[in-house]
Order: sequence, then C-alpha cells, then structure tokens
Amino acid sequence: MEPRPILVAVAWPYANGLQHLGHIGGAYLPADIFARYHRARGNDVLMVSGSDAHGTPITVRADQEGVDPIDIVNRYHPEFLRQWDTLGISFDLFTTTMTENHHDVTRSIFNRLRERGYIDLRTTEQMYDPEAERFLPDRYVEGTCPHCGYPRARGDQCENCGRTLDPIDLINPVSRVSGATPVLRETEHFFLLLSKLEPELLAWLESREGWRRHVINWSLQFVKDGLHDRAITRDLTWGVRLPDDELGEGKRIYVWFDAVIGYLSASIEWAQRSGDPEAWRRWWEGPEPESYYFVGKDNIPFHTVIWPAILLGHGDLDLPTNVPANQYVTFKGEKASKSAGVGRSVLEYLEVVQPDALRYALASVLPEQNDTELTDDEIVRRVNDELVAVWGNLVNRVLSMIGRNFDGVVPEPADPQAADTELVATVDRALDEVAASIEAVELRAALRAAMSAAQAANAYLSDNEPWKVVKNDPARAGTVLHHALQAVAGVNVALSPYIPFASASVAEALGVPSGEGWARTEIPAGRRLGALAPLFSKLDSPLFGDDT
RNA sequence: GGCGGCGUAGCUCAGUUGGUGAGAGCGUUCGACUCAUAAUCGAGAGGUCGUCGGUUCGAGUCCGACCGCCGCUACCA
Repeated sequence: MEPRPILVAVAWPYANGLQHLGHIGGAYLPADIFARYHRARGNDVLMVSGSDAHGTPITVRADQEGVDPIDIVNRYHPEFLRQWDTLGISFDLFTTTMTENHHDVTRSIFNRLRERGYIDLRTTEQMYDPEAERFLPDRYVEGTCPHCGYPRARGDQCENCGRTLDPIDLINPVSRVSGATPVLRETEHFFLLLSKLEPELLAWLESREGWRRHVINWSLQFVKDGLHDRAITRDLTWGVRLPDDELGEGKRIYVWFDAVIGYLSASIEWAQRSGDPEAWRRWWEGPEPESYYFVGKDNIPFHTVIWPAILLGHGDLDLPTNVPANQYVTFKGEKASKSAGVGRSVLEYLEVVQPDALRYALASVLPEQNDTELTDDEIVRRVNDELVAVWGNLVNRVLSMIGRNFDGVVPEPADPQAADTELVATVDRALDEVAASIEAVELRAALRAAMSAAQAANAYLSDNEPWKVVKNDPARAGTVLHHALQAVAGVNVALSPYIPFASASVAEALGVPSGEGWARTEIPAGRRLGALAPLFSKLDSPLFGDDT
C-alpha cells in the first residue's frame, strides 16, 4: 500500500500559561495517538502546531505585568516544548507565530485573497481614547451594562448578565487605559468577505462524511444562519504587519486571521528545515492528502468555517478532511481553566505520574462525545486497576515465567492446539479493530479493543495454567508461553500509540522493532529475551497529598 | 434570548438507518486460581434509558413541550 500523506494539525495554544489536563485530553493527546498510529502504519505524517503569540490573552497578560508580549511568549514556549517532550507528544514541528516565515506566509495569503476579491478595505467607526491617543479594543472600554445595570461591564460582554455587548451601547463608557471618555472615530480596516464564500462553504460542509455529530450540525447551522464579513485587522502594534504597512504602523493583521494560517506556515517551516523547501506541498495540494484538525469544541467555527473559507479563497490549498473536535475534560464538574485556576498543570501531574500512565488515564476518558469528568482518584483507579492490573501484569507474568522456567529463552511451540492459535488470531483481529477505530478517530474505543486483547491473553493463561503444567509437561507449558508471548508482542503494537515509552521497552525486551509496522512480529523460539522491569508503578491516592 | 450538543447501571462511558429479555470497563457479591506489582480468571446482582405527552404493531433510538449541563452567539481563538 502506498503511504498516505496525513497532516495532523493541532490547536495553537496561547503562550500565556501552563497547560492542564483538559488541553491535553482535548487536543494534544488524541492528535499524538492518531499520528503515532499512522506513522506505524507507514503513512507520511506531518504533525504541526505552535505557540500562538498574538492572542489577546497574551497582550492582556503583558499589560498586567508591564512587560512586552514577546517576553510572555518567550517564558512559556520553552515550557510547552518541555511538556511535549516529557509527555511524548511527537510533533514534527512546534513553532510560534512570531517567526519571520509565519509573518511572510500570512501576508502572502492576505495578498492572494485580496487579489481574488475576498478581502476589501472599509471605513468603520471605533472607540478612540483621546488621552492615550489610541483606538480601543471593545474589552478595553468599561461602562454600565444597558441590560442589567452592572456598572463595570466590558465593551464586548457583560460579566454579570453574560450578554454580548457593543461598546457604544455602554452607559457612561470609560477607557480602561486612561480613564478618559472614549469617542467614536473613523478608522479603516480590511474585511474578509465571508458572505461571498458562503455558498461554496455550505456545499463543502454538506459533502462531509464521517464527522462527529456535534461538529457537523453546529457548523452547518452556523453557515445557514448567514455569515457576516469580518474585520481581519485591528488598531494594534502587536501582530503581523500588513504588506508594506499599508495602513500605517498602528494597524496589524488580527490574530484570528493569522493563527489558523499557522498550520500552513508551520508546514512550510518544517519543509525548509528538512532541506526540501517545497516538501510541504505533499500535505496541502491535490487529492491525495488527508488533514485532521484536533481542537476543542470551543474552537470549532474557526476550523470548520473560517479556515476553510480562507482556504477556499486561496483556491489551491486543501480543506480539512475532518475536524474531530473534542468536548471538555472537566474537574469536579468544572471546565479546567488557566485563568480561573481550575485544574493543575500537566507538568505538576508529570511529577507524580509516569507519562504513559497519564496518557492511558486520559486516553480512556477522551471526551469524544460528551464532557467527561476526570478526578485524581479516577486517574489512580484507571492506572492501578486497568493499566497495571491487565497489561503490566500480563507482560510481567509471561516474561517472568519464561525467565524462571526456560532461562529467559523463548520456548518452542511444540504441537500447538486450537486454543493456542486462536489466541494469536484474536490478537491479530484486535490489531485490525484498533486500526479501524483509530482511522475513524474513535480513540477510546480503539484503546478498549486493545485492552480486551490483553484480557483475552490473561484468560488464556488462566485456562492453560502453564505454571502448573510445567511440572509434568514442560513442552506443553513452553507452547503456552510461546503463544502468550506472541500475544504480548501483538498487543504491544496495538497499545503503542497510547503508551509509547512502555511499548518501546517491551519491544526492546522482545527484540522487535518499535513503532514500525502495524502488525505483530513473530518472536522466534530460541531467542533470549531482554530483562524487563515492571512497566508501571502503582499510584497512591491522593496523588497530591490532601491539600486539594 | 437564538443555534448546536448532551442527560443510559454506584462511577466513567458505548448504544449504526426504531425490532429477539438494554451493553462495556471499573466498583460490588460469590466462586476458582496462586505464574504475576494481593495482580488474574469465571459467575451473579445492579437501570421506570432527565420529565411529560405524541407517532408506531413496536422507541433509549422519531416528533413536541419542559427541566438540567456544556459550547457558540462574530472584538478570546
């Protein structure tokens, strides 16, 4: 089978704080599992993402600390890299939107859409602070909410009643920058003509197959309700400059236009680094490439509507194959949140939980259909009662029996019985089942299928009792262990996208390649097995003492 | 308010186009085993499928209303 080019695009995190388990379970872990599977299968995977440097939360944070936005990004970007490395999230490139390349690519997309008539220049009115001599983003204007009377409502939304606002509706508006009363003033901005792209977009969405129900229904309705043209520039000094600074130094391309372009610019950067600057085209042009965008549910419209609109406007680049958006991992019923302080950072968890164990616990509760609740006790339970009990124990009991009774050398499969070959066949079927589920981005179901195969191997051992048989019939015991070992080898492949570190250890002990090929490798009789310590440690509850 | 999703065993979740007595993992009870990190294997118990109404020979599955939770609502991305 020809290798398929598969783009694994993962949401760009704001570089304004550490990440929590909700982020990982929502996007990064599923993307990594998907990517590892496809690499093993022999497909050409390009997995990219990066730190979003231009998001509003970053400028807000920088304002609070009185530092430059770039300082905030430079503080957290290396932490992200460390986090990916520790957790085994295998990006081909994790860059930032601060690179010269990204800015150039963004401008070239801008120019292309403008040439093709999908971007135009319009004059609008906007709040202006006469004292600070600058235009104000909506959220920088404060005043009394016209709906509920809350005195400190922001220009974009009232925190008290939750209604969306327009800053000109605020009573007694005040600039948060200087305290002055803002005035309306004319300003020029570029608009993306979403209304013009609407029919094409709708036709494309209606032709999608295999998308998650909540993703496709929401997207279709969003477009059917009618798309408005959106301003893609802002009165800012932080962000991608316009070509030739056309509107002056104080106008920048706004983050929601440039951030999604990061998928493309990162692909191009990866190609440049790889020594073949045109290599990115393999994942972006023509009918071959498949692209999967792993994002959280709050990010759906940007990946099912706005990014596809930009790509349609460009004309020569491929639209997403699927956007398997996840719902949320919640903690005690609450969505994890950097700003609200709900949920510990991933790096804190990694101090007390092995990366594979954390990956397993998260993978078993991925919020593919619903918000899913995950507590520390649940992590302990998943690891101790499932991962250690079923898989860690299976590997350990098989290897230690071969070690004790056969001197660590794989015994001969003398005179195999139906049960022996059936076990191995069951594992091979499980590999197909896992593959089919992962292809459909049903990663929880795939994990369950892999674990079921491990349980079948445990049941096989119980039925055939090699520890008892060995006393009177060593040849039969050897046959059973030989087949149990083949099952271990197969299940290890099925689990490899989920627990890559442990999987590599097992592969090494068995003397087989790791992460290459989606099939069981036969372990020949006579091979001496490597030593292997227990794969996982049991966890104690509570994970973090009793302070939370 | 509008749009979308969700509400199924103690817990976390599956349930294709409506159809034999509603499922899985874990927990729990009983039994087996003792090679293995007191791990494993087998059997059982456990649910008026959010509420009410409707369509149908038949609905967890379709329709309506209501309750609750989540997301979006175009200046968070």
